[in-house]
Amino acid sequence: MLDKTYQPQTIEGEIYAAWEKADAFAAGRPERAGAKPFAIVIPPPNVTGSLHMGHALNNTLQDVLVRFERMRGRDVLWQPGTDHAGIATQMVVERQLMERQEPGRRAMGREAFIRRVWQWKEESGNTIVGQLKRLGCSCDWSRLRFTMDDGLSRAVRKVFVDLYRAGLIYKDKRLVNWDPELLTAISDLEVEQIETKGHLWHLRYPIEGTEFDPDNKASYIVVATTRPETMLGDTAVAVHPEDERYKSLVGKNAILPLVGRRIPIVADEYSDPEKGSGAVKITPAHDFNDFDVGRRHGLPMVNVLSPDAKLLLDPNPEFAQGVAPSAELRTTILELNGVFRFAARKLIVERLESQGLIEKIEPYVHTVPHGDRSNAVIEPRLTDQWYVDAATLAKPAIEAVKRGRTTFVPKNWETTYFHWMENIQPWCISRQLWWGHQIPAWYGPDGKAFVAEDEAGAKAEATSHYGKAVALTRDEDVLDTWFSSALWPFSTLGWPDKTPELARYYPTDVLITGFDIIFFWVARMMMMGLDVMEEAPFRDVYIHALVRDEKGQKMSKSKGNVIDPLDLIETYGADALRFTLAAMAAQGRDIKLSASRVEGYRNFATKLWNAARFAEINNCVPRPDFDPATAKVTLNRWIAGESERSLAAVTEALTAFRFNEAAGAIYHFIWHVYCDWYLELCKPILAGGEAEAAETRAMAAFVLDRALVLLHPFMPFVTEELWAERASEKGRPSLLMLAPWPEHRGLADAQADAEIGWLIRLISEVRSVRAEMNVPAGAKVPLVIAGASAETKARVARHEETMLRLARLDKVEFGKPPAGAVQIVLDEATLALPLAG
RNA sequence: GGGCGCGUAGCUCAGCGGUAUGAGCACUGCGUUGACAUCGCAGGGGUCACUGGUUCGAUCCCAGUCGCGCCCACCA
Repeated sequence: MLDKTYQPQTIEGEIYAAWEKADAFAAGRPERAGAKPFAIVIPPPNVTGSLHMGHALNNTLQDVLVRFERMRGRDVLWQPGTDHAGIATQMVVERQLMERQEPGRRAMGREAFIRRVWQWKEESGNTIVGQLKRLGCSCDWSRLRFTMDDGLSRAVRKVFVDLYRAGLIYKDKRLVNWDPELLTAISDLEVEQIETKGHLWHLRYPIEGTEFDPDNKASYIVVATTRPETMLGDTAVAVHPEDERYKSLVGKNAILPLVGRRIPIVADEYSDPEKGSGAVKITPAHDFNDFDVGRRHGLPMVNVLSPDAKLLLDPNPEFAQGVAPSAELRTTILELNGVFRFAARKLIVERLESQGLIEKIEPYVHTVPHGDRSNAVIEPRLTDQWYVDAATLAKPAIEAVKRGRTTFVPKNWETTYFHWMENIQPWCISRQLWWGHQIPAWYGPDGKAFVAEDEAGAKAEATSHYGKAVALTRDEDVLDTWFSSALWPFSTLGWPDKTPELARYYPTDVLITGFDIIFFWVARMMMMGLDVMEEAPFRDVYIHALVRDEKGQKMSKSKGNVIDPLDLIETYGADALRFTLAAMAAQGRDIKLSASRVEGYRNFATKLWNAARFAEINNCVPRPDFDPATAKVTLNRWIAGESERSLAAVTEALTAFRFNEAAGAIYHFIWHVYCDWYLELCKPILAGGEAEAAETRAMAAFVLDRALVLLHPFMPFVTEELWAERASEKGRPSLLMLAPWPEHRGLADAQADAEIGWLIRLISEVRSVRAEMNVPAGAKVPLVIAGASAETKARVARHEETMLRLARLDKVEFGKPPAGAVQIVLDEATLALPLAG
């Protein structure tokens, strides 16, 4: 006998254990001949992370799909794994060292530090796996992978070497986004532009050959800048070629204040006459635009910042370019040297001001680049880094989507994808970190790089290059964490080996992920998949929204508005949380989550539980020999048809990734069709003649089973529990998750629909009138039906008992409506309730 | 500067070219004769942001306005 209420906490763990014990999630289960494969790779969560609402949504949707397809007979592989998350993980461990007042990373040395990170990974790396299990995720855990596994690392090295040999990976000296806090280059995607209040300093640069006089405008040219400290690295001033104000100055030189260097005034269309003073200082080593201008004009690049953003000045500045450094200049240099950039800014401004070299200072709002991890202000810096030729790899990736080989759902994300892919910049993949895949490049004594999958390979190449064995040093940098995740769809399947899994499950069917990593991850998987496997890694890409709090704010620890999915699971059960997330996953909209909604769906689980309890009490057990198509009782024919409609609705919606519609359809069917009406209407039949009662018991059980199956992808625990409970007597397979999805049998019956529809409307109408007229519930009233057809009379005869009970009537009669009665028109008949006004 | 999305019940959201049978929560009334008080039944509550247009008909399609959010972009 089932308990009166459903207690998820007491059974979810056991059920999950039973699934694992039965090996129910393994690819190839259940064994069915000729099953079509269906594969999903999980977006690998950070090893050090713990389950947040975004994971809960993402993985619920995947599990719904995976369970659905498994029940539909597909051979499902849901490939799980975790990501090493280079910067994030390194920061976590570094912070931990600091908190424990242990020696820092550099004091520790590279090897010891990496050992430490691995240790941390072993200790807490599988927290998130346990949490995914708590959610009910049916991944094939026997295939769990980690981006720094031996196998995946081998894939990384091989792809790196192959792309290098194909000229698609190269080393280049360019400006990069430099994070002066983490002391590493980062990619464009890891930079956030943040609107900041600052100032615009208008600086006067004296013209060579004139005596600088603040009152003589001809003696200087004004340039505007938001970063005055970079002026030390200026190597030109640019004006627009058409700008009449400055035409006469082009070709002349300015003298760089404080430094004394002679810098040319050049004409370049980059300069915008509308902006600032119309003349712009050019600092090629510290600004992306200036870098281009510098290249066009062959300007020298003067780096004035050390990696940690301190000014770095040569006390014997060659860059003064022939101007002998005066004593004053030397003092200035010594004073500024090694000063942190923002302090230096202040010093430089003061110094310029004292010399009358500042025309004005305006308040100015502009966007300033910040590192997304460190939150430090990024400095463009000229360094040697490794790059992927993304523009070349992007071409087939664009084609694949244009030709419909891969489809985004919702479709409008394709616009975003195309826009980014068509304007893609070289991808900087080297990071000056320790935690990650070390770049497989070794350098000879003269700095020549030898790229190979291992040191022996590099040595062989070096030996043949130099004609003798030489000492090699390995590149110290590691790869961007997204490099290894870009290979995820095939590296997890065993590539570069030709494994059976790779042949069977690649390309995968669908990727489910959030829009925030379309560029970071989806685009890169497309590029790598097409290049390495020559086939796009997935057929569909389903993009879901972000989960926000109930006020629509992004959840963040600092705001304190984080809803922990594990808390909700603890309180309401995993099923309720899953159902909520699926029901709210409408396409193209953020999800504002509130606990009350979860509570509502917990109640839904209870409702279902009690329907099963009703079935149990009334002995409604599934009969293997029962064929619903042979049902004779109108009510039974009706509910069979209704169950077909919900089957079609759920199947169709899930096939089209409309999770909310699917959830809504099964919810409506179970609660508002099966429970509200069928179970109520079948009570008198169960108490009546044996033949009809037996058929009804069988039908009630048949439809309940169907409901459990349809609901299972959303609420796997409660459905499994009820299935097992009901199965115990009959020896059918007890694992609902391996049961087949129902087939459409064409059970709809128009006559039954009409009759039961009529009955439901009649009862509803009478109830409605009673409520409006404030008739006490205990009071029974008569119903008089006028103009009833023979059919109506027959229907009343068949359902009179039900009508009396559910509409609280004391009798039903035919005849003229009494004067003053409330009348309702239902089909051809008029219902009249003689109620005292 | 480009691009995307959103404004529907008190709140959080579905939905849709044909009178909004909308969902959860909240609210009101009635109800514990055994499936279910973690409940049932019924009810109140919506000029579907605004203005034009297309249409027999618009909340839905189109244009514009207002409000809100997000993404991309090197602007001094």
